[in-house]
Amino acid sequence: MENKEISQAVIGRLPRYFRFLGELKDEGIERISSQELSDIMQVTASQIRQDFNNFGGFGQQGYGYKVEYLYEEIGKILGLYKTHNLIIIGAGNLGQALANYMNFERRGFLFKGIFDNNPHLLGKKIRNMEVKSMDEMEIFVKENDIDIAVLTIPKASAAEVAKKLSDIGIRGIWNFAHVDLNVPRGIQVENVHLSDSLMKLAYNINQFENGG
Amino acid sequence: MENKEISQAVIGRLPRYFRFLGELKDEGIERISSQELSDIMQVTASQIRQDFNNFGGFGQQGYGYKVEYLYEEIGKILGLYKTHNLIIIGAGNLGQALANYMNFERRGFLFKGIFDNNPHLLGKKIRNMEVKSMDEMEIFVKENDIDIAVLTIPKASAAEVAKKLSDIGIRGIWNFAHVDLNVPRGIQVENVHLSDSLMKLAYNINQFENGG
DNA sequence: TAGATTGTTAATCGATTAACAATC
DNA sequence: TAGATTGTTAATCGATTAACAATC
Repeated sequence: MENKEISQAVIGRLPRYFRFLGELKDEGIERISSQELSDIMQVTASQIRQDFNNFGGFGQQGYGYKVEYLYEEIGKILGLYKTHNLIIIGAGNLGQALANYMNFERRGFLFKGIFDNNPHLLGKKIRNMEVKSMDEMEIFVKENDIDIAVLTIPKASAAEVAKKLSDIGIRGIWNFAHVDLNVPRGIQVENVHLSDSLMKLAYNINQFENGG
Repeated sequence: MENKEISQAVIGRLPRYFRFLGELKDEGIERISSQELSDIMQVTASQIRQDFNNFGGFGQQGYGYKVEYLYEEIGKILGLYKTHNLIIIGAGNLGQALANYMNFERRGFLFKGIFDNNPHLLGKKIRNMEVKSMDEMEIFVKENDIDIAVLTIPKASAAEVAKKLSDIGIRGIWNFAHVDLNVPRGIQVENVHLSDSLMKLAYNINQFENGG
């Protein structure tokens, strides 16, 4: 069942399920039907059942789903019970913010280091971690078993850094640089293109105002 | 032609077209065919032509598209030649980073103010702008013709703040808080759920490693 | 004019929703 | 057992791709 390819549309919905189920769990709710979840989440009950069934049966006919069980299963599917060691590349505003922000830690994403080439930043402490030179990256990645790199560098250098990261065996890149990265198959890239997101918002505002 | 509803799938691709066309323009390339663009962007030529034709004909048969013209038309569609006044709500790590980051300015998104309720932050200068109390928000929004609010506050207070923003006439919310906001129809919400994005990355890494 | 390439219609594919039999 | 609700198949819808006539 792990082996049929799950569409990215489904994967994209899993974190949201996970979030709502976590909240239900915290409220002490033990069971929920697809219809009740549908009402809360504003998606069809049918879609909920289809989505869950991509991974095998999590529910019980005539009863519904056990919230805590479902929550944990989705967490497992998302790989949240494994730890991922990550480094941040680019210690500018965004890189620093993400380093400090990190309540990703409790989801198993461990902040291990931050790198930059700007000499003014070298040695600066960010969340008890000194900014290191990018020359040290290769050895650091290998010695610390880093599997995720967060790219918060300007687009000009992103391709080159991504290439280097691929070569030294990183598994995933969380890319905030505003370029499409070309990496070998097997290295996962997740893009966060903030300005694209803001443009979409602008479009929808204008569209609504001009009689959309 | 402005009036048929364009799907969000299409809208979501516009910023990427805009980016590639901007690069082509900077390289001095004057014309391009859908096939050439297809090769560069890794989407089908058919999709490119369909997408553009949602907005009327930008090309010329037998010739292709004029890069600069197309670039500007897409910019217009996205509303990038109007200015949008924005405020940031929440002067934590992320809020400060976005305030400083702002090379959104050149796309017409003007940073006008930053708000927080944390007394330690009040009055602190961020990019030459003093952090203001959220009590001042209502008057500020009205006096400064603010149409976009960037929410970088904890999820606990996000719903309440979103409600207040709706009431005082904001047009769009760029939401970094990890909740689904319920706002009246007519107020646009664009979500950036960073932890969801990171979870997707984790899924794809694990999936690949476990023989996906 | 001939060649190229768009704009647009038709075909296909995939994702969502509806329906219902299986079963707790 | 009867009622409820899943798991799953079938129907629908929408988005993508292919094909080609229009036309520069």
